[in-house]
Amino acid sequence: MEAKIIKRCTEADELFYRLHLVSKEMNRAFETMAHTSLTKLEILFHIDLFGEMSQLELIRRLKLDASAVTRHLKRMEAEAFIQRKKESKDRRFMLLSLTDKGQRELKRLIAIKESLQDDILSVLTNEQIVSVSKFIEHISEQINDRGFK
Amino acid sequence: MEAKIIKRCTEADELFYRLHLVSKEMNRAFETMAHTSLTKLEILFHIDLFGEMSQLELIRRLKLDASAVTRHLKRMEAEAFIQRKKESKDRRFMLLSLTDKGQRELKRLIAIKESLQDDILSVLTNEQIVSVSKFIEHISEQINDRGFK
DNA sequence: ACCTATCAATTGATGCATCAATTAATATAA
DNA sequence: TTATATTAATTGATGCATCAATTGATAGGT
Repeated sequence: MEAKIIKRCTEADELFYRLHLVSKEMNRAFETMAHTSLTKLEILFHIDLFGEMSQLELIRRLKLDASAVTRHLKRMEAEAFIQRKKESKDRRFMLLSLTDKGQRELKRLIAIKESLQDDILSVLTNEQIVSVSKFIEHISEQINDRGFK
Repeated sequence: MEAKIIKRCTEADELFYRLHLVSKEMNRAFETMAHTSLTKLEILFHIDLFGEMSQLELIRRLKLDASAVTRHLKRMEAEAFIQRKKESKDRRFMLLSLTDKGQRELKRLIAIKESLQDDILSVLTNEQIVSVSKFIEHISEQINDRGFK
């Protein structure tokens, strides 16, 4: 019992920093291959998946800061991957949609992500992946339920 | 079998982005509590643990960019948490050591990290933590073995 | 109708990371 | 020994995220 606790502390001790590292490495790997960030893929993906949506909705889905989203979108609009127009019923909202170029870019990025995913996850069993997935969700909930003010 | 593959893809699909999110959340949680970054804790921790060391060694241990380390250290030196002096045998190397203030800061930060860790991980079994730990290591290896140039 | 609340989006300031180029010190080869 | 390589650290430019403050549009109370 005591041993278990000690072992566990050992395992856990660097867990957070390693999580942080692996997240960086993963992003960097994707960026090296795709010449764009994982976040942009997520943005394209969500706009495509859920159709015309406001920035606010995107922010909530991606759990990303509003200003970060604004900046990404402005750039992606300038690069003609997306279109933005004000909603006529409530002109505070910006409605987002993919252009054809955006669709093609999304396909390209998904292919890259999938190949990376296959390389990395192919060795693992479904059970392992599910368990890690649950772990991540758990941490996420714990942190958010703590309600840091 | 087919179902398993489909399930697995579903689980894996957002795994990378969720990993990225959870890493951000974790860092933010720590920063909110400690008013300093997890990286600074790691720096203090490694200098303390391995005694007087060069920046290069620190960079390798932390897997952090050299310039990021330089900037952290300069700031931490200015705040009197660490001391830096050139190695006399080879004046290219900067030798690092903790000051008393740095020691105290390290203790403070470790306490915060441990409380955060306890809150988040206490629900999990040792086996779960070990398995996640292995998963992270595996991803890390896979990515680094790919050798992106 | 008008003042005020609120809300979505934006802008500005800042922190932390990266890469590329530079500086300073040492090692190596002619 | 002197010119050249390499090496550790630094500086500069940039990307992506955050928070705080602001702008522009709408809703609600009087």
